[in-house]
Amino acid sequence: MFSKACEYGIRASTYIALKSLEGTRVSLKEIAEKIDSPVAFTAKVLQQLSKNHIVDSVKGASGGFQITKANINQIKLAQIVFAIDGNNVYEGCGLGLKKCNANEPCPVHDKFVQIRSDLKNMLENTSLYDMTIGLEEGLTSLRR
Amino acid sequence: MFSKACEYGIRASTYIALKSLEGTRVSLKEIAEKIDSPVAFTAKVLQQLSKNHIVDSVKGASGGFQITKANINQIKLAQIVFAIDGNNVYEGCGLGLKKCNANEPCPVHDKFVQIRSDLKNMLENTSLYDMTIGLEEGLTSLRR
DNA sequence: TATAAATAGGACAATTTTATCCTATTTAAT
DNA sequence: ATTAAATAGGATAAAATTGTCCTATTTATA
Repeated sequence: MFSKACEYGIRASTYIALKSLEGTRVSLKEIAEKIDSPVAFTAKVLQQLSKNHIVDSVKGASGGFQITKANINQIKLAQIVFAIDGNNVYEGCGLGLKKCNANEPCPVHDKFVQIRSDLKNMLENTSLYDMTIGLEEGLTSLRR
Repeated sequence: MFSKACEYGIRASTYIALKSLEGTRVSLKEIAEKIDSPVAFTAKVLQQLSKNHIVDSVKGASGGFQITKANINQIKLAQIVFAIDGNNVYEGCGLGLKKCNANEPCPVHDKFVQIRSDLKNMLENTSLYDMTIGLEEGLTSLRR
């Protein structure tokens, strides 16, 4: 569904949000440990998220990544997915046609439109804060 | 959503079904032309579909690919997707976790279960025959 | 029986995605 | 000022996916 980069991006952002709610900034190393992802690759993903103003990065000693509380509530999964995978997830044809639309549809166009629309809705209505609920109590997990 | 191989597989199977309904067997070359796919790569995909008894292949002069009328009605997209991409589409965790399930879910487990379930239902309820409806009249397309 | 047309399949190549490594830069703290 | 801890970013490598090429095999037909 999503690229590995995007999966790491969502998990990383969620972990950063969780710790930011507790008021602490987190290092790349800690993030990668907690979401069980390759450190250097995760660094690239975080760079991209930082450029897209989804996470804030602070350089230097005691630096790290954080997300403002306002953004934890405002940023939706859709923005993270778009920043990393673009809008192909929502718009690409299920059968790989370049010009698939209501005028010249593939045989499953309408059905895919429905599925993708549901996915889009879900991603547009799930905030980073929503993602953190359940994590502290161990009801949900970002690794394994 | 699907791999390129899978996209070609669905388009190829659909075209074969369409021609089989007309009673004609089709060659790899014709298939690749009609679905706008790379010939040799499509050959590999068709081999796989043949091994999985989704299409019938006939070797030798005047050979080609075909699907029995019974199978055109019975074979669902889900079987094609499974033959090529496995069940990752249905079962894989949206955030890439290996052990994501109701017991130890990722933060979006339930929401993804819903989306994937809808996708699965759609694929399990769409037959190759369904795919061919609209193609003859040019209402739907397998290329561009 | 020879030939031509077709799929089967192995080997390889190109591309994309994923992942690593190293150096530069920034910044807090000593 | 130095040092250590941290992100930024370029270069490269590894792996997976996508795509190509060539030969073998099969089979209808002349």
